Formats: sequence, C-alpha cells, structure tokens
Amino acid sequence: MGVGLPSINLINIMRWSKYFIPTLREVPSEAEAVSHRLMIRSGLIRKLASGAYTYLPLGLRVLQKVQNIIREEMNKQDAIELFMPSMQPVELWHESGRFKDFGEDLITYKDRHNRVIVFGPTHEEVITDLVRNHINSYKQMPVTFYQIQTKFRDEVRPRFGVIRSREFIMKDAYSFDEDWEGLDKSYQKMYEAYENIFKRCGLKAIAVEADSGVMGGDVSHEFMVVSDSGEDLLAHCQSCGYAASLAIAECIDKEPETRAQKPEKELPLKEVDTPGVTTIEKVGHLLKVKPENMVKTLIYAADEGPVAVLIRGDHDANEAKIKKFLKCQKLEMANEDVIKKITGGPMGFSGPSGLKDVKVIADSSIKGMSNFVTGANKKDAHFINTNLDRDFKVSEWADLRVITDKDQCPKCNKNIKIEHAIEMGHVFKLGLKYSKAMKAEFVDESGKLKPIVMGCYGIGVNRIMATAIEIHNDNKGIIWPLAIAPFQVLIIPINYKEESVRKATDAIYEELNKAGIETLLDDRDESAGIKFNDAELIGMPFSIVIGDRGLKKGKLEIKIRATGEILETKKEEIKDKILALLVA
RNA sequence: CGGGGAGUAGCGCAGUUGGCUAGCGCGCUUGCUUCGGGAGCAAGAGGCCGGCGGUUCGAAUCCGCCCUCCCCGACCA
Repeated sequence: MGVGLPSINLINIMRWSKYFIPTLREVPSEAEAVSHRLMIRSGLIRKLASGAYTYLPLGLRVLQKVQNIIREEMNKQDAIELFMPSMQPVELWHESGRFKDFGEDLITYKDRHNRVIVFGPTHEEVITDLVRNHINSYKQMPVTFYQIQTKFRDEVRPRFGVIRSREFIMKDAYSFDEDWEGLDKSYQKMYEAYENIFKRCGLKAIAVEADSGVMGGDVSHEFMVVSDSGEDLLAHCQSCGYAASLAIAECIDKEPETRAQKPEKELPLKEVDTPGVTTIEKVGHLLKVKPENMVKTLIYAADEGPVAVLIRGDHDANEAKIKKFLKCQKLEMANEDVIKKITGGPMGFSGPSGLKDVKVIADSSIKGMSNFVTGANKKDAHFINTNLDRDFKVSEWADLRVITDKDQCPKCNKNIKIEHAIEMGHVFKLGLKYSKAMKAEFVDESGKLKPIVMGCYGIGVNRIMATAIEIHNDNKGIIWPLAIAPFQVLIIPINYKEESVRKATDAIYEELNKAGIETLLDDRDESAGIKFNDAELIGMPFSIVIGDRGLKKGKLEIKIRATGEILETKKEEIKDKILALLVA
C-alpha cells in the first residue's frame, strides 16, 4: 500500500445513515486512557492488533485535517513535500550505523532474493541517500524536505491506543544547510512551524530541551503537552515557565546553603549489622534513618571501565547526565563480579569508603551531607556516620541525579512541578552525523568539499488527534477544537420522519452545504436521547437541533458543545449565525 | 523481558464445588405503537465458552502447553 495519506478535499456534507460511525454505549474493557476510550466509543478507531489501528471515516477526517494544517505550516516555511518508501534496504542502516542502535525496534524481513528490508521507523537514511546523489553545491541549499507517512516500530509496549502504536503516522522533515548558522535558521523555521501547528490544533505545547537519543546530534527540543496520559515526565516551573524533560532537567545544589545544614560535629564511623538488607528503603527502616541521610553507591560499567557514582538515598541516578559527564557511549550497571572486585563486597552493600581502582564521582547534593549511612562493602553490613573527606574521597562532583518535585527551578528558584506529558513532536540539530557516515557532501563557494549540515523534525500525526481528545473532553465525550473537528456542524432533527421536520432539515442542510460549511446530518431513525448523547460523544463544535416544538415558533437551537450553551435562533438566520460562530 | 490481570454473541458481563438445550443487559432483524435526553409490546437471528492436548461416562468448568489482549515496570519518536 502507498502508506501515505495524500492531501484531499474533504467532502463537506454527509448523512449519518449513509456513513459509518459505530458509536458504543459502553466503555470497551481494553481501553484505559481517556482518549483511547473516547476514540473507540465515538467510532474514530478500531484495533486490529496491539499497536495497530484502523482509522474509521470520522477518525480519518481528523487525521486529514491535522495533516492539512501541517502541510500549510510546513509549506509556509518553504519546506518541500515528497514521499519516500517504507521499504528500505538494510545496507543504508549499516552505513549510518543505526542498525544496532535501533535494535529490536526495527521491523525487518527478507525478500525473495534474500535481501534484508527494513520497514522505515524514520527516514534519515533514505533522505540522506537522496540528497547525496542530487545535492552537490551550496547553491542548492538551504533546502528542507518533508513527508507525511506511516512509520513502523516494533515498540516494546504499545499503549494508550494510538498514543504509542507500532504503526503510526508521522510528518518527518529534514533540513540541509551548508553550515551551522544555516542549520540554526532552518531549525528556527521548523520550530516556528511546530508552534503554529500545535496551536492551530488546539494544543498548548511546551518546547523543552531534550536528549537526542538514537537520532543523534547535539541540540534537540521536544514539544510536549501536559496530560495525565503522558508517558514522559516533565520538570515544569509554574512561575517562570521553565520546562525540561526529566532526563535533562538541571538540579541546583548550592553548596553554601547545603553546607549550612551540616551539624558541627562529625561522629565516629561505625559498622552496623544489616543482615540481608540491601535496599535504601529497608536499610532506612532498619536503622531508622531517612533516605536523605543515606548515600547509595552505584557501580557502573562505562566505556573506559568501571565508575562509582554516589547519589543521595532519596534521589535517582540520571544515566543521561552521567553519560554526558563521562563522555561515554555506553553505560550500564556493573555485574556482580565487577562489584566484588572493586568494593570487595557483594552487590547491595556497596559504599564509598575502601573502593579500589575506581573513579568516584558524586552528585553535588552530597556535598552538604554529614554522618550519613553507606554500605560497608561487606556482606550484611552498613556504616553509620560516614563523612566526606574523612572516610572517602570524591574525585569529581557534578549534577548526576534526576530532578524531584522538592527541587527548585534552575532558572528562577521557585518550586518545580513534575508533570506527565505527551510528546507531540521532536526537532533535532543532527549536524554531521548522517552526512559524514553516508558521505553527503557539497562544494562550497570556495570550491571546498564539505559535509552537509542536517536537521530533522518529526510530528506524530495520530498522536495530535489522541492528545487533542485527551485535553478536550468531558464526561459526555469529546469536545473537538474547531480546526480539527471531523465536521463543523451536526444537524439533529428530532423525528426526521415527520414531514415538516424533514423539509426544514433538508433545507438547512442544503443551505449550509452551499455556504461550504462541513455538516453531518443525523438522519437516523433514533430517539432524541440517543441522538443527543451520540452528539455529545462525537463532539462536533456546533449542533443544530430541529424539532417540531421550535419549528412552530420558527426557531431552532444551536448548541455549543464546549460550553453547553443553547442559542435560540430564527430559522432564516441559522446559516449566518453558524458562519459567525465559525469565524469567532 | 519481569510483575499483575483478563479472554464466554458486535459491546458490557454472569455462569467455573465437573451435569441437562450456555445465560443476562445493550445492540441487531421484523411488525405495530411511540417520538425534545439512551421508548413500549410481540416475534426472531446471533456462540468451536481464545487454541491444542489430557483426565473423565460427561469439560466453559479440572490439569498441561501455547496464543492473544490490557495494566505497572524496564525501554523508547
């Protein structure tokens, strides 16, 4: 299948009875997240298998509207649309070095000629291949390409319906520049496009600095929308607006302040029995010491051998920060043998004093501590009253931990909040990663051969749909933002079979059609209650209720989904009133 | 991959000390009545009880293996 979704002109009007909107009265047992439930109940999607969904007509319309918004904003920034294959020769992935990086997430198969084909999880390789063959001169840059296309990733755990699926629709863009200044400009343009896109889709996206992960590159920003169904955690400052993903949010541990809390006297180091007790929680319980008065010693295996990392008991080690600090590629917890060699004791009882042949780095928050509990590097034993410098030495200090909600904002010192968020988009300054690996070079003005400077930019299209629902709903159903609502107006005739109602309904339906208003007509032979409830469930911004009761007075009702407001309107003024509402 | 939960009609569920023809609500079909917030009456259709194997006179129910789905974690746009 051509998995892309071409831009189309949406059909303006539709009769419910001739369409396909399978709404559900009851909550499907498989769905837990609000958006997931509502998407199934309102007939937007159906599941085929874990992480693979059918978009039903109403859902498809939303996707198409989102895509059209994306296209408009991308085109506005001079990005050029193209369409690349999902089937990609594995050689490209070896060339870029990402075959290993992606690992099991890559979905591959062998074709009949025994060639290994990758189902594209993203398209840096393909676009770089294209560009290296056709862009050879600085005169052809800057240029940014984009596509809207289905991606495939064998996610470990697909969840929350369409929010994390194995097959998903992504807008991916790639910029090519002759130098870093150029990249900065291209990046900025995409950044602006993204802000506009999310805003137009009714989402308040926060741009946060992020870890580049498997994409590579130095600078990257994620566009996050705060939501309980978010898989990511955000450190977010309510006062100054600072926001960063938990993985990189900076921790401020001011030495003078923390030092001040130090008691005057250092007590003598003492070994205590802690049989079989290894976790911070249990040790703390046994010794009646709070986690913040304990220090855990984590032995990591890094590129250049083992490293001991000291973290306060109530904090979590931040591997992204540790990696960055050590400038290493790989970082994993050391195994039992290595721990024994370095600490002399078994796993679970490691402490900073008496470590051999290992670099000791510590999180800055430890500087202010005294008389704390540590492992004794000996089976079933811990030390109490451990003290810095006296009992052990730290070779380097750094921010190595994960921020908590007890921390302060690194920018304004106010309290920081940890919130769940959904990642809607991610932009990366890739730099030379792919152009070097895959030799995408160009000749600059002075005739020199240089690698192209790249950026890449992704948006989860189906995720915008799910997130919009996640944000805009009530206990009755979805409340679509106007720009991405499947239809702008729903006409609800009460007893459509009755001639006077049908005539009035058909006339208005036709009138709205002529005015170019996207209208769905609920012409089903259902009771008023069912129609009202379904209307609230599928959440069109405006409904027009046409019933005998009002018709006798020459009046109809316009219901506003978001507010529940009912506007009594003269029959003749319906169209103008709706037009006014659409613009407002 | 670790931990937890679940698979019985399109949806939501009951039935599981082994026992009759597998049930209920919603939805669906037909007819009549109804018609401004999930209508009433009547008559229907719809099941390999997730799969395979075992125990047994007899299995939705007991045992074994497998599959699928959901949640938490690890991991990840």
